[in-house]
Amino acid sequence: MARKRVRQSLELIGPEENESLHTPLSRVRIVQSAIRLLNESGLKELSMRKVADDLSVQTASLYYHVKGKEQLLQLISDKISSEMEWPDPSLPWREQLLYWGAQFRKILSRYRDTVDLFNATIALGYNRLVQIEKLYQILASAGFEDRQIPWIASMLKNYVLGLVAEEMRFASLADNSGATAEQISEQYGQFYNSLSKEQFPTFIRLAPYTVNTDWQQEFDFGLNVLLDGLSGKISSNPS
Amino acid sequence: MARKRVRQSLELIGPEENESLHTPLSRVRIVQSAIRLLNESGLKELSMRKVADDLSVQTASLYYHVKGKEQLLQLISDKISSEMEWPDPSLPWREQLLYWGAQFRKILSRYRDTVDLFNATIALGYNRLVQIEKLYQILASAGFEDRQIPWIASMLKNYVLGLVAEEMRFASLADNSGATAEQISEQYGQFYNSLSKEQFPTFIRLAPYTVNTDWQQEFDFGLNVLLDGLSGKISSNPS
DNA sequence: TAGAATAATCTAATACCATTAGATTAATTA
DNA sequence: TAATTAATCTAATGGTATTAGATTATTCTA
Repeated sequence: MARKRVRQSLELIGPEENESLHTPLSRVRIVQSAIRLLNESGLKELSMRKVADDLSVQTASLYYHVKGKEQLLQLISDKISSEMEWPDPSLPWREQLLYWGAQFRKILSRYRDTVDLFNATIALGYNRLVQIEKLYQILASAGFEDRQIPWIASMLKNYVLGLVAEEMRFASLADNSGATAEQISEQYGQFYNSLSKEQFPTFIRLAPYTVNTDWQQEFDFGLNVLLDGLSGKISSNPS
Repeated sequence: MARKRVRQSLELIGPEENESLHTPLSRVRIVQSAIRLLNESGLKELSMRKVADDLSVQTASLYYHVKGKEQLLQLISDKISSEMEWPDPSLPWREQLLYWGAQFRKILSRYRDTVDLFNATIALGYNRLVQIEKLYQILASAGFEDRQIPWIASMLKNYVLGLVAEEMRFASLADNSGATAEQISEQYGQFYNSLSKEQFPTFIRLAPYTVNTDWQQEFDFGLNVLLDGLSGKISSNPS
């Protein structure tokens, strides 16, 4: 584990192991390590201790560079946000939003437990604010009412977060139990079928669809429903 | 703290405090206590230890009645789900869904951190399954395609969860810091205004709307957007 | 270049947390 | 009444975040 390092009350004479060869600790390195650990073992497993171990450093040293775990999580979510790519503003608003949605889903899927991460932290980082700003801009230039823009942005964001959450919940179920996605589906299918057909008729009838869904198709369907609903709310028509 | 109880190596002679007067532990009592503590101090503060203390019992005793913390959370979320009231199935589908949404939001708002709770647990409890079944039934009788029904149900659920999450995040910010909602708004307004007007023009322009929103209005707006979008997806027309 | 100041890291402690094994006490059944 | 089972307890394991204060390294200044 390399964590216990004996207190040096006696000094060893000889060539000092040149510790200063180690890259010095820094906020960036901490975030990098945390993201890597996040992807390896998930958010629940991520601890200050493990980050410190990963960097061959005592836990308390992290606190010199980072305020605490909450801030570290903020920094991670902000780093992830920074990977967003943005649609061409000259495109029609609907296309821009489709592109935005696809991109957002993409960066969320790139790392593990990102949805929990985004939900657990308030968007105070620079890149997350940029994300809001740009989304607002798309909506404003589409001609939505100012008052409604934050509402709509929030809906869109929540839609993507919600879908990806379910997508990843399924994936990580498989991952944690060591089973394949098919085995998980099978397992759920059996559970659903064990339910009373009198009490859950519709649920059981639709079980095949819930147990095995095409996420891309589901994502597109929902986003289009949303955009359809939104198109009725445009007053002016600049773009 | 009443937690330390000295091991009885010497026995006191005298009238025994009749411990059997204590109501015996049970799953229901544990869930009750947990819900009360949840409402008092929030999900992050809820621990097996505190539940045990609340019931004047050792922590380990809980494990005789409950598998672990995860199951306890499941039980809580299921208990909350059981409080749902359902719309009259003879109503038009749109009205049914509006009623459903209002009810779902209502029970989520009745307790603290319910959204995190629902997101952290998989719907395996009886009442949560009933909730899905009933929602599916509404959608089926509205004439949506079978394959799309789980998708739509998921959208609707995520919409309500997302909105309530933000609503409560705001409320509990105030609650935790001991400040009033107005003070929090003020604080955020100031933060937003401190941002660069070149980099966040739209965000700053819309700050008044984000800082102080009418949640009921926002909720109705979004739900109607969703229903508008959905109305285009109905093939047959039974209800 | 020596000494002082500051930066960075470490040791050690605090105060939590969930869970489990196995002992002990209470209640019930044969 | 004795044996069995149910319910609770003690005690320990191994984990968590965070902080105070000591220690080591580095940088700056006289």
